[in-house]
Amino acid sequence: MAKHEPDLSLLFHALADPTRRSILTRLARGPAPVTELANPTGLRLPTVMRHLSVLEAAGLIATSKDGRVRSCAIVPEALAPVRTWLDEQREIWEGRLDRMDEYVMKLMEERAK
Amino acid sequence: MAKHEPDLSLLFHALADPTRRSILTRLARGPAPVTELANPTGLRLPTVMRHLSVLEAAGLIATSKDGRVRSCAIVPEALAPVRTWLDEQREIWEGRLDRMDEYVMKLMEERAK
DNA sequence: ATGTTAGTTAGCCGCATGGCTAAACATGAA
DNA sequence: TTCATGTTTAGCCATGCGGCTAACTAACAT
Repeated sequence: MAKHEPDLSLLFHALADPTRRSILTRLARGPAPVTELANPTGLRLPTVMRHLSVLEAAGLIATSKDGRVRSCAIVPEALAPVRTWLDEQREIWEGRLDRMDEYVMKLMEERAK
Repeated sequence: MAKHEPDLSLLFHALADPTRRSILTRLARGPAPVTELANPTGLRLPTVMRHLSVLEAAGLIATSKDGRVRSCAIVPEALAPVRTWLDEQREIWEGRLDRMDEYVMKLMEERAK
């Protein structure tokens, strides 16, 4: 399925990992350098680096280097497409419920005749 | 990172694939048998089956067999944890903004002395 | 009973992912 | 300059993923 929203796939994939989610949650409280992010994970730095680049590729975080320390910060708008997708999904589903209501109504009218 | 929410990982991972998302969108309009779901994807049945089991494992769809045809239906509540996580995330972020406001206020008070 | 249709299972293939170590940079401190 | 610190790069390994074919089962239709 060649799809038009690679963003969504990147986003969902980035969010699918507990380590990455915990990094995000940590970052939601404020920017932090790489090593500080690595500490609570118990993982080695290169591993954490890769998680960070996945997050950055998905647009969920932004990083900048000051001296020799790289600071990471969350990009809160990045979650918008996810939210939008969820809303669309719910809308379609509710549309379906509405149509089901109509259908039931029609049935009841039929029966009332 | 041993995490306490395997659901979230399963959910996000299930949603990370365009084929699976399109199947979900299709199902949001009403239940459908496997072959009907497979048709628009251009993929072989076993492949689609695997996608379906990923979706089912994540609790996003439910299936039932009637005769020799298996009908798949969406489970709309399944997206709730995702929505909840997004909301929590946003809350933390906004909390951070609030604290930043406080901080700025404090700074201004200091300066006013 | 025989064929057709709808799923299912088994197993192969290539690539991506998530972990690691070891070695290389780059910068700030002594 | 030399050393310590904070990444960064390269490369290895096992596992998992997404695609396939081929072969098997389970209903329904003739």
